[in-house]
Amino acid sequence: MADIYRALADPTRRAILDELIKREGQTLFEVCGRLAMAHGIASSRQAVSQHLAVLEEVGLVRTERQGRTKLHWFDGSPLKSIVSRWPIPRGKSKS
Amino acid sequence: MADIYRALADPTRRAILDELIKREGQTLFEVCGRLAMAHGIASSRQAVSQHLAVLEEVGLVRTERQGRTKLHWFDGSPLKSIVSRWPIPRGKSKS
DNA sequence: AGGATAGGCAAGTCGTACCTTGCATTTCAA
DNA sequence: TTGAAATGCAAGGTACGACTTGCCTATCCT
Repeated sequence: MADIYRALADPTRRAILDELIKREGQTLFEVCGRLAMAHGIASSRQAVSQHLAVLEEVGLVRTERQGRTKLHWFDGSPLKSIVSRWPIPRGKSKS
Repeated sequence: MADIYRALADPTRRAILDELIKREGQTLFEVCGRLAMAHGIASSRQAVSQHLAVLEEVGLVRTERQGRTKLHWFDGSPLKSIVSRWPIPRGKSKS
């Protein structure tokens, strides 16, 4: 894979990005819990771990190890390639 | 499906959007030819037709029938939902 | 009318993304 | 040092997306 568009194609991964924005530096377990709370997504720990790995691979998530935990941050820089590729009209999105 | 993120996940569909920007109101056969010329993509007519259907379903492509041909236009409006969902830093994209 | 052109529809195949299962690794705490 | 907590790794299963194949419909031209 290794493609920002494919990374964004999964709804669970998009929800993960949403949660990482609400609170920075979350651990894997924190993300799991918040997914269940705010989105009703009951993904297993391994599933979320793999999603985070995909997001990290394309640069949408940056990580830092602290002891036995791993903290995750959202990084929107890769999204710039989407914005610059196609013309986007101004104004509010209708949805 | 019916999801702009899934629609953008396919490289061929992204190339189709690129070509529709270069020249507006293209027919199915024009898109096929330009994909082969500019991107080296040798997709069959049916494959391109299905891709266009997906893009139209999510609003990234608008169409208009003219006799026995069907013309296609790019519409970037749905992309606004991506921009407004996550914070995107300013500046040029690194890639 | 008849052929040719442009496109649509539907069933089937195949690859792969997503998830699970099980176990291994690293770190902290008593 | 022993157990528990947080995460990593790898193989297997399953479902869905992308493509093909075959045939059908609609429109234009002579």
